[in-house]
Amino acid sequence: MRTAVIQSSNHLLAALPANEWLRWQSELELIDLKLGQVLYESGGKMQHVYFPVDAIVSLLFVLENGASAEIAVVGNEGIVGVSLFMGGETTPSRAVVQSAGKCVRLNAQTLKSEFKNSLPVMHLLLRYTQALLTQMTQTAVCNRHHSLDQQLCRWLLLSMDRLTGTHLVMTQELIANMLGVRREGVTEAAGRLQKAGLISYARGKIDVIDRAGLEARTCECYGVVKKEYDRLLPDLIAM
Amino acid sequence: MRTAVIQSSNHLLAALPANEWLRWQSELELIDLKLGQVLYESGGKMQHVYFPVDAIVSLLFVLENGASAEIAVVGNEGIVGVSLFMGGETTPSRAVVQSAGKCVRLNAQTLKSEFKNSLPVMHLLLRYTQALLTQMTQTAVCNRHHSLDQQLCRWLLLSMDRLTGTHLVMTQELIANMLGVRREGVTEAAGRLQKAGLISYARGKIDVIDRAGLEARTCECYGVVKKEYDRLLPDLIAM
DNA sequence: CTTCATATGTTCGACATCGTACATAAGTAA
DNA sequence: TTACTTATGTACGATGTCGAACATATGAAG
Repeated sequence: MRTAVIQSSNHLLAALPANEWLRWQSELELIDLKLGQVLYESGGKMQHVYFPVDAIVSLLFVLENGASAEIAVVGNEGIVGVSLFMGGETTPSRAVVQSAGKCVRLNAQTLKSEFKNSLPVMHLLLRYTQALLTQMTQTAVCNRHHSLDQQLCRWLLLSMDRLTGTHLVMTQELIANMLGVRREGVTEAAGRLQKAGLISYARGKIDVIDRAGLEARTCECYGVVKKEYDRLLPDLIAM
Repeated sequence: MRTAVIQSSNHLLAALPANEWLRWQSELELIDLKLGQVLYESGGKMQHVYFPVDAIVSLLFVLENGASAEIAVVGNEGIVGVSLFMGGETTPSRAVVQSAGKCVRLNAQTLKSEFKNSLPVMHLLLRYTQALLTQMTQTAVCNRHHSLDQQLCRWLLLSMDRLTGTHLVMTQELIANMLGVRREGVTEAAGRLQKAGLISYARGKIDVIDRAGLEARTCECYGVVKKEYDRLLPDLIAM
């Protein structure tokens, strides 16, 4: 039933001490995540936590009127479900698969008890949460002060960092939902980036052509977040 | 040198078990915070953590060009300096006193060792951090989707919840810095609220006249944040 | 009372994004 | 092929905030 899980497939798992890894190993399940799949509904109970392997998960905040905004992305550098060990039981945000792929799943109860009983696990998870927190706050400021063009660049770069290759499957409609803007706005911004030779895209397939160009065009927010991840999780992210 | 600190002066301190309180008591210092005082600079080392008594502290994110935005407020329901036990050592945001008042200070090293060695302390602080996290993410979405009028209402209500009385000392210029907008924008929004009979203000002194009116006018964000604080810290907030 | 710094009020055009409507193009299924 | 769905492109006025300039009012210091 269960597929063997390779420790190095996720940076947090890779950072586990040998003892912990041995205990966890039999509990981990490798599963497939489909594009658009919802891992957590806002306010819902959390049965599992997820360690993305080559999938990317978006943490979305949804308003009453249906409008939404992404507050963070999680790839193979992290874990989806931090609220669980923070003490919430439920999460205030929706977790949606932004890029299909593999993911390792762990039972919520197991993680909670491991968090409580293993100091290395606790420190690792808290340090990751701190980095996640930086991403969230930077997003808040970015929403306030930066242009859609810049935010699109930031979003593309954050996604690229969590993928292998330069290819991304994502319609402009979905990107608009993530960024909390209109689809037309994304069309225009993406058109400008394409005209500038930074990306090429067609019907839900985006290719980053000039990564350095994107970095030059984006706001400082991307760099700040990346730097904080590197600082807090230095041995985990090797890029 | 040291003034005796009353446990009930801060909700987190009040929630400490007797043992912990006894250990902490001699380490706590009651200090005065002045309006505008900076507790942490962005990226700076944290020497202490702070438990506001009747002061309010703003967590601000400052951009390279000097523009800023508030990502959360902390009053006597919380603690300033969560990054410390999350494992960061430094904090990515600036902490500024938004409303002058008393505050209890605790040595950073002491807090870290208490966090590590006392399960109740750890759970309490993590649960608070989870609530703080909700405030931050809701702010991010609010920045994206809601009008300045609504955000000003939200900001006033969050501040009122952390004060006794209906009076607030705060110029429009400072509010503008918090919300990350122009001073003129706040003048206009505040003018509308005053015309509607919800508040009255004059030269840095604001009085809330119709609290229910503010609640009706604000966006859902205020309610969501308040509800999450009540849910996560039910015995701590008695209002 | 006078002077001065601070706080607030008002107006202007500029700009980005919004909401809406509709057009075009690319893939899919019959 | 044809029909249909999905993805993207474009245009329009409306709206909210920005940036800047300037006017007024209040409180404090001399």
